[in-house]
Amino acid sequence: MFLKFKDEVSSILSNALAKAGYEADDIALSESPHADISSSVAFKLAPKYKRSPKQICEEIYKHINIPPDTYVEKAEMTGPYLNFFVSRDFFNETLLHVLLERDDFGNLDRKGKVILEHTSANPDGPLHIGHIRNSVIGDTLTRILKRAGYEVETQYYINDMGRQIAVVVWGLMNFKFDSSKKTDHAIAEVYINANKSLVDEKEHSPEVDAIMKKYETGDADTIKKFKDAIDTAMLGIKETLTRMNIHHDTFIWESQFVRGGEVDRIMKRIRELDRAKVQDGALMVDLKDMGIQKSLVIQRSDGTSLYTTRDLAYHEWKAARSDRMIDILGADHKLISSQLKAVLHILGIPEPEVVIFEFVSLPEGSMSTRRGVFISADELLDQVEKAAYEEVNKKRPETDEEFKKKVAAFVSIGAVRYDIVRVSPEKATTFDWKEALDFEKQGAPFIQYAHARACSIIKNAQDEGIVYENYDPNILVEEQELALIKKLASFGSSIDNASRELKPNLIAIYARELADAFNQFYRYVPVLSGEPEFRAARLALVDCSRIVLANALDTLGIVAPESM
RNA sequence: GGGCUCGUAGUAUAGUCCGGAUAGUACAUGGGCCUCCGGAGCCUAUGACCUGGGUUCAAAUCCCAGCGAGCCCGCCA
Repeated sequence: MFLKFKDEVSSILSNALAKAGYEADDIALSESPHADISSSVAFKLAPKYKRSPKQICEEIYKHINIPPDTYVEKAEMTGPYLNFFVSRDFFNETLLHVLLERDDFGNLDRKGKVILEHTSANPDGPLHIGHIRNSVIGDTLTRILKRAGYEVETQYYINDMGRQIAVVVWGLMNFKFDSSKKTDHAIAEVYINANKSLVDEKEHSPEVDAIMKKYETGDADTIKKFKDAIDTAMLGIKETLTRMNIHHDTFIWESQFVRGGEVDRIMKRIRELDRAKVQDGALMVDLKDMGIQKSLVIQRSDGTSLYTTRDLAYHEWKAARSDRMIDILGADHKLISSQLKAVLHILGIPEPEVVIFEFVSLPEGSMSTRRGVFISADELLDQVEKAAYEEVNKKRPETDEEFKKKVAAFVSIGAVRYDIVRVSPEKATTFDWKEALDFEKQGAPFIQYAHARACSIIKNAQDEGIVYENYDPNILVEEQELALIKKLASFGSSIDNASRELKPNLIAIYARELADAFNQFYRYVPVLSGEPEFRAARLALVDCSRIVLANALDTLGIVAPESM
């Protein structure tokens, strides 16, 4: 709705500019506290036409002609600014559209197939609190892109050819596997022990090398060992992801590109490039002209491939199966991903869009699965769930055990997801238990609560036999009502921005602002307890709020509860 | 040493790409608000753009130089 309003303003303003004899490549529209949308074009034109912004603004203003049947009510001139305001139709039709489109309200109609890769943590232990920043950003972006209209396939790239997996396999042959533990945690224990042992007793290192070699050459017994180890770890990882409401459509094993010949083919293509050089028997590409000083090694002197080479093959494969590729990667992949993009570019293969997120560290420093220094996602979720349970127990002591557990589960998942997604990916964060367990913050529970409150009002209305089928939207004129409707109307615009800029935190902000607007409306405007003539329209507004709150929460992968 | 990213109230952050009208929000701190649809709520006060230059009619935003933090710079992944 807001997008349509913006388009209308845009064409009205462009026409006025043309009639006034001005040419502007940017009409400088922006949201503003002074209007529903405002323009500062006059400033932009001032130097070019050597007149004061105020003077220019007046001339444009004189030529503004607002056609009937638009969402634009009026334009005003305030100093050198042009302010535009929405019309009554805008409010009325927003409600109409929400009630008509329901779950689909806010969806856009972009087209195309997107392959989005996220999480892709090495299967050598459980996901930790750094990994799930990747998962939550990736999953939320997936939901945003789906609402924007794209067909999205999510992929988890399993690095099964790395040394760390060979260490796990070696560890499983030499250390006890604790089957009483969750499988990924048991794998981590073996991995940590194996690493310790490999540091202390260097003579075992060749055994790991031998295992790796056997896997690469396709030894059937070794392949089985790798598969078992990885499946064991992935079982636990998937369990954690499912708990967090995160799903991957496909799991791609790195080794498939070696065995399938794609890696050899891409190495051959690179070898034929002018910029390729062989140094000490290793194949390298020079990327200096692309702003990257370091040459990239494509093939080892012993003829085997490297991680990056296999990743190149993977991306070539993805490019053939999608219109758009998006990778969610940690900050440690900045250089490698720009090298990857550069090589793909040289080869004429479409490049992925890379979303980089900065590290989550512990107060004592960075995390490491290998050293056993990390807080697992499971531990975080368990602790938060426990705190959430205590909270429900305090606030709803009269409810039964099953209810409390259910609420604790969705509140904790919501709190963790929201806490991660609300911060821009480019900010590095330090994990803090006290903060993670604090429910006083205006986070997911706040939004879920607003939704539950809306549901409660609707339920009360049903019990009292109040319906809104023939509501008159024109009587919604209170400041809080109008502010709330405007917020509802802008959901699509938030999806548009978030999907365009790949910024999931915009939806987190939107959801919070919507809950805010709803709470203020609730506080000031009586729905069922007010004058009967207002009931129907206000009830309709509550239902619309409920729908859009649910849509926003769904986009964040958070449960929208009827009661909590 | 080189490269990339970040620096906004006591704390956590939005805004920065694309410069514009009183820098938005939460927690914490101080005041208020339930005979009333769910108080996990609402209202209100205090408080911030790392430093120094530059560009501009206008800088949190762009440029340069510092300072501080994180990440990367391996024939690892």
